[in-house]
Formats: sequence, structure tokens, C-alpha cells
Amino acid sequence: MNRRSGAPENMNLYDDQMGLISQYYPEIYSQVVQEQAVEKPRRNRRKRSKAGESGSSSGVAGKRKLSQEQVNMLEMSFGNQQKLESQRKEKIASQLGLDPRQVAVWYQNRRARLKSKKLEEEYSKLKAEHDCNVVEKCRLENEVLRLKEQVCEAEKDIQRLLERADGISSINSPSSSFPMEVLDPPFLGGFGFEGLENVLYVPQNDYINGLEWVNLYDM
DNA sequence: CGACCCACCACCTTACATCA
DNA sequence: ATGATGTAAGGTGGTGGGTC
Repeated sequence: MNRRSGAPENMNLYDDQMGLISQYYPEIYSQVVQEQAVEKPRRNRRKRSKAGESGSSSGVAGKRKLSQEQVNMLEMSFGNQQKLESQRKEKIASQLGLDPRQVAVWYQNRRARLKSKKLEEEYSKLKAEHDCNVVEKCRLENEVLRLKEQVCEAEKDIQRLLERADGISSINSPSSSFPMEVLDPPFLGGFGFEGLENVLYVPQNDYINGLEWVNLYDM
């Protein structure tokens, strides 16, 4: 016999209480039992159409929640196989004293719950991945900034070296009116030629105190 | 082959129980 | 008392198999 859906969820506690009452207050206990024997009328599920009028147990006042034992059995069965063939459905239904339709519905709802849970897990996984990627992006952006600063420092060093070299060559040169561009190639990075500085052609005689222009940035 | 029925499914929704 | 949550079940539309 399935318990009414209106019965307390915690049946052990309920039974304990009833046991105590029957022991110490037999009159009250018999009164309570008599009252319980009369099924309380339950609100029927409102019908939205006449489609389910002739359905099996649908719309019938009474049990709603399945007992823990029934749920355990269904869970076990579902764990073994998530698909429900009609033979198995009939068997489970008769074992649990349920309408086969109820077993089918339970399986449908169980599959839906499983799917929803899987979706949630997938979402959590993707979110964690996304968060990791955001952190990594931030780290890489910082790295880019740091490297840009290094480049900037290197450019300043180069500029200083060029100025020093220019000073030395003007002392050594017989003609101080020698055009600047010949010995002092413009800093290409400042003119939008980033990345091309170390591949541009430099005449072989452009040596300044043993300092080679080519691959100046190779460090 | 097409029409019909039936069972099943996914998906959405509703009604209700339970809990915080 | 009440809003949030979980769950049984209703409703709908799609699909596949069986039958006529």
C-alpha cells in the first residue's frame, strides 16, 4: 500500500512519534488513527483540456510522491539502464505497485533531470575554462607591456650609443660637414618600421668602433 | 504506398509538497 | 506566511513501427 502523498516525508520520525503516542496516550492514538483512516480530500490537478480525461491514474486524488523505497528501486533500475523497454516497465511497475504509466513518467523525468545536471556540469566546466583563459590573457597582456618597456629601454640605449658614436666619428672625420644620414641611420622604429630594423640592408663599411649595425637587437 | 493508430520520446508547463 | 526548489504528471509535437 502506497502512503498518501500528504504523509510526512520523514516516516521514521513519524513512526517513532506515533509509537510513543500509542504507548502513553492510547485514547489519543486511537483517535488519531481513526482520523487518518479517513482520506483527506486532495485538490485535483486542474485539467487544461479534456485530453487526459480517460487517462490511467491521472487526475486521481491520492498518492503523489513516490515512497523512498520506490524511488530507490527506480534509481537502481535507471542506473542499470536509462532506456525503458515495455517489458521492464511492466515488471518494475508490478514490483513497486505502480501504474506502468507512472514508471514511464518517472523515467522521462529522470532523464530530463540527468540531462539538466549534465548541462549544468558542462556549463561549470566551460566557465572554469573561460576564467582560466581570462587570467592567461591578462598575464599575456602584462607580458606584452613588460616586453614593450624592454624594447623602449633598448631603443634608448641604442640612441645613446648612436649619439656617442656620432660624437666620436665627428672628431675622427676630416670633414665635419658629412651628412648625418650616412653614419646615423634614422631609428626606424620611430617611423613605423617596427620589426624591420634588423633585416634592413646596411652597407658593409658602416662600422663604428667595431660595433656592427646589423642585428643590433639580437641579445 | 499512404493513412491511421499506438507507443514512446523530448521538451515545456503546471500543480503540489517541502523546506528555509 | 512566503518564496524557492524539487518532483509527479499533463500537454504538445515529432518519430518509428505495425496494420489495413
